[in-house]
Amino acid sequence: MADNNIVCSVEIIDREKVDRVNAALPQMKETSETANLFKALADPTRLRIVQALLLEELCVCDISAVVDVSVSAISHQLRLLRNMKIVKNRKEGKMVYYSLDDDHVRGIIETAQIHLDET
Amino acid sequence: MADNNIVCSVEIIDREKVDRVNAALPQMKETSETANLFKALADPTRLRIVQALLLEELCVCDISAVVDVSVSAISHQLRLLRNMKIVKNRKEGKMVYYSLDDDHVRGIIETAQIHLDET
DNA sequence: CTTACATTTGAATACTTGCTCAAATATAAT
DNA sequence: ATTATATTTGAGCAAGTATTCAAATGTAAG
Repeated sequence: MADNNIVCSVEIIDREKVDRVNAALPQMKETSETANLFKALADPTRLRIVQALLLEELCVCDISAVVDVSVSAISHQLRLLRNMKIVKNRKEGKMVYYSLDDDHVRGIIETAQIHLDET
Repeated sequence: MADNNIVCSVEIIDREKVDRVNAALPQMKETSETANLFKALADPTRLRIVQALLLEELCVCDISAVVDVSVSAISHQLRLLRNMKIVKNRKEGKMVYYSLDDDHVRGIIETAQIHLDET
């Protein structure tokens, strides 16, 4: 991004506007975190898992059946969702039950759905 | 997903629950589309572009300055956002001004922000 | 017509990511 | 203890992606 960008920085069209927008934008760190949250929901397998857990608590094997993806792949994705604090788990004997850890996720998904319906 | 999954399909823990969830889940096609929308917002550069356009209409060069990424890279990402109907553009002489094409995006991003603040 | 500038585009590259496979844990049942 | 079942984990591979670079458009100005 270096050179090409410096050229453009010199050639800003409307400096006032750029400064104004820059001042109003959130911190870059905040933007990255938001992007990461979207990234967690940006994969069909993961989104499907979350949509299922939106309805009911499920064990890994049943999630695999619902989403129709191998248990191993599901487990990998569940770890990612766990790290993102989107899902939590509960052990019961040999089995591990997963459920949503956060209820805002529902709102985010529903808003996205509305967007698509109206477009 | 084939073999490993078939094994697990045979070994469903709670068939009733799996059927119930399956019936309530949206169509797979719908899930994919929603995932794609999230994917568009899942990259820091693209999210930053959208956050900037949430505030004001901007030309490509000024977007490049605000986001601090080369004009070329910005242009590539703008095309993607255009294809997703998230942004639209308007020509004025040599310059091209971009703005948001959809207002639901604001809601989606704000909801995500709230999620992160409260976690 | 030539030059300058804003933007777009295609190819190449480096990086990321989702899945599979095999092996490791962990817990319950025989 | 041994076996069976549920889940996790790490390595490796194939596919996807964000950026760069060079070149192509398109438009305005000299």
